[in-house]
Amino acid sequence: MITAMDIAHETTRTQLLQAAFAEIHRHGFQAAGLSEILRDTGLTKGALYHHFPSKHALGLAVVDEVIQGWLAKAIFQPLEEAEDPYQTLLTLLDQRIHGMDDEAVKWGCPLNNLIQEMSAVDADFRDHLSVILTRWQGVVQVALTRAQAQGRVRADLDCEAASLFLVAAWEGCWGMAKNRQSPAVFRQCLHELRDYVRGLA
Amino acid sequence: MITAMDIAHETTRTQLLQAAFAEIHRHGFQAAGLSEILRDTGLTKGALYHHFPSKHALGLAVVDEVIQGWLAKAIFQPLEEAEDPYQTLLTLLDQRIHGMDDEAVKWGCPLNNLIQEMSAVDADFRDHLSVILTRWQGVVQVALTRAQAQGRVRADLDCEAASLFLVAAWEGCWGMAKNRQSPAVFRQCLHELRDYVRGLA
DNA sequence: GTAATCATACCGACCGGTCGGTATGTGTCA
DNA sequence: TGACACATACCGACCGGTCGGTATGATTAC
Repeated sequence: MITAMDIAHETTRTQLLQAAFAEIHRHGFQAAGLSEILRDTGLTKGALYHHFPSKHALGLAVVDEVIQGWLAKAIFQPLEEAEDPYQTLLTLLDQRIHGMDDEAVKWGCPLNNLIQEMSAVDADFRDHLSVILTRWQGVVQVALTRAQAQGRVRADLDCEAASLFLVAAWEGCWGMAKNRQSPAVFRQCLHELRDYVRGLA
Repeated sequence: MITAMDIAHETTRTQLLQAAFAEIHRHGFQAAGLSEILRDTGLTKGALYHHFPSKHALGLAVVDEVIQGWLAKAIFQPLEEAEDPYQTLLTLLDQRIHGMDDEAVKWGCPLNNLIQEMSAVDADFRDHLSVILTRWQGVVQVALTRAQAQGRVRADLDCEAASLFLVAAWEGCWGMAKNRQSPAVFRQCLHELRDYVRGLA
């Protein structure tokens, strides 16, 4: 049974997660300040440390729930459920090419940011991020393999290597655009990546 | 005239730059501790703040001198001086594919690390890093254009877009390998990138 | 009542930066 | 040549402020 308390619990927890995500997105995990998160939510230390035992745990929860949740809905599910995975892959790229504003480019890809910052420093973060990355690559790999079976991709393609490179290059485009602070650069970069995918046919 | 004092001055400054580079490479700029740098060098706060007005200035000096200096010697010059730029490009990729140890993969690409961490946070860092990135892309672009003139690359290639993507994907490979902490992943990833370059012919 | 939920007050550690001081060199001039 | 003035290079104690974390109190729901 879901009580009113559970709802309040969830909303408070969700508030904290969302605010923490935004703060981490802008400043990175290590430089993220709890005070900023509390200011944004209007909550206090007591609330935060009631729901999360530490800043570290809060960060991992952001990775597991907010970031992975978003990717699952925006990328993983569409690819897995697609009847034409190859076309869906191109469509997803197109969506990114066209629907990218200054704000998004400015702060970069939340996943990529954390990967660069935390992978070498904290084993827990690395593992949780690795789960997402592996999942992502796996989804793309399955999509390519299915496309291969449908004859839309050359038969001799190494789908594992290609999916690995695709995800890596994708994040690389984010980084390039982030430094230049330019959606145009991001579009140009992703456009080349789409040509690479086109070349797989 | 170079006096003994000048020599002492330069070596101390170089020591600080090298130690700062190592510390920043491992922990990022914001998380880098001056105390750690001082411990490594055996110097003190007084020495550091004699040579650099702030931690911020020290970081920018690391970018301008250490990082850019290394790239200039390892990548920019070979590409610019190459008689066969296309082959040189492939050779540089091969060198990276084979000469990459656990330690290097663990801490990631120093340039990429700083780009992700600092581009959105600090305008000075972004500008200094952007100079390097632009230079890098420019060198690759010139190399591709020359290769085009030599007939080693298809005539209809957009060298600007390709060079942009190449640098972006390159850094993306670093990020992927850093998360997996695996030189094998890096090699596999760069191998795909080399195939992309091969496809430009 | 009692357990969950959140607020308030506060602690200790750490960090970038400052500052007075010292030691060692360099240039000048008698 | 040697004494004086000054600049450079470096030391290390210290400060203000921030930050993650804790202990405890108040409120609410069941």
